[in-house]
Amino acid sequence: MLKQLTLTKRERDCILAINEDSSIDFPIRLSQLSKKMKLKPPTVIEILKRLELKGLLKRESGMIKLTDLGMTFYNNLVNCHRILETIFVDSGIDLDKACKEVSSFDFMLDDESLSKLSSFVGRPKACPHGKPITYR
Amino acid sequence: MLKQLTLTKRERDCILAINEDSSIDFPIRLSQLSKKMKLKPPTVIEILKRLELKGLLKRESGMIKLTDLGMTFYNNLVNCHRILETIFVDSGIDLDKACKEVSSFDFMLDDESLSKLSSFVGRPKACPHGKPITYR
DNA sequence: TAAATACCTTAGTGCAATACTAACAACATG
DNA sequence: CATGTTGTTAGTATTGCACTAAGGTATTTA
Repeated sequence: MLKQLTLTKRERDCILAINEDSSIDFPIRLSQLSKKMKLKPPTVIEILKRLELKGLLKRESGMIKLTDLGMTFYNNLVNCHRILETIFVDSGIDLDKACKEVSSFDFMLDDESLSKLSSFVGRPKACPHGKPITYR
Repeated sequence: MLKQLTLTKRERDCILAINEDSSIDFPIRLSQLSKKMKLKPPTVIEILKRLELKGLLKRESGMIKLTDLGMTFYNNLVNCHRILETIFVDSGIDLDKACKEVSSFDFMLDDESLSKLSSFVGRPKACPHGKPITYR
């Protein structure tokens, strides 16, 4: 029920960029986001519009925030990235390379696969970078 | 030296379709290929042209054949698919689902990752479907 | 307050990949 | 030679991505 909704690579990058650095409590602005993504603002706006259409984010007076659905996607995405990274690094692949390769498809797996792959590598509490992996 | 060259999903599907059913010794024709891919011939021609540009296949009087480079790609692709499938099925994911999910990114991994992931799952001789996995 | 600055948005362009229909060419075989 | 299969071009459309240029809004500051 959650899925059907697929993301492109850019949309994935965008969702990550929006929620990254959530040390700051304020919603990210377009200018920062476009700097982070190394894209011009109009390009980012296009991506934001698509994500908005998909119900994953809201914009209001220049502020950008993921919706609840967007947050669910974000969390899945992050966990998926970290689990795949774990598998790759466990296999002996260089961390940076693992990270880069995994980034090209971590957004393609559904929840069920994610959960089974997690168990396969022992439901680790953190990825090779040391970032936390969460379970429900 | 081998890579830099990236494929799209469709190009991947096409390379697989060309070499699948290699029971027959004759090069595949456009009409069969487009039936197999469930696309109209002009669509397939576009894909073939791109693959030709990338040096992965040759066409001559309607016959389609992978070049040596194309064959190398094909073999890597097939092995990659089967290894990833193995990982997914070992994790408890349903075979059909594993196959489908893996198809969306099996063409994105480079040789080194493939070889390390193979070792990780014990260099199996066949995928869950029973099809052979080869090593150099 | 008027000007400057920063920021967001639209409009317009362009390209690559994907996919189609329609029309035409080439060829084989009855 | 007429018919049919097959391959190819040409033309159109859509989606995603990315940009520049221009215009609008808002805030700050001289």
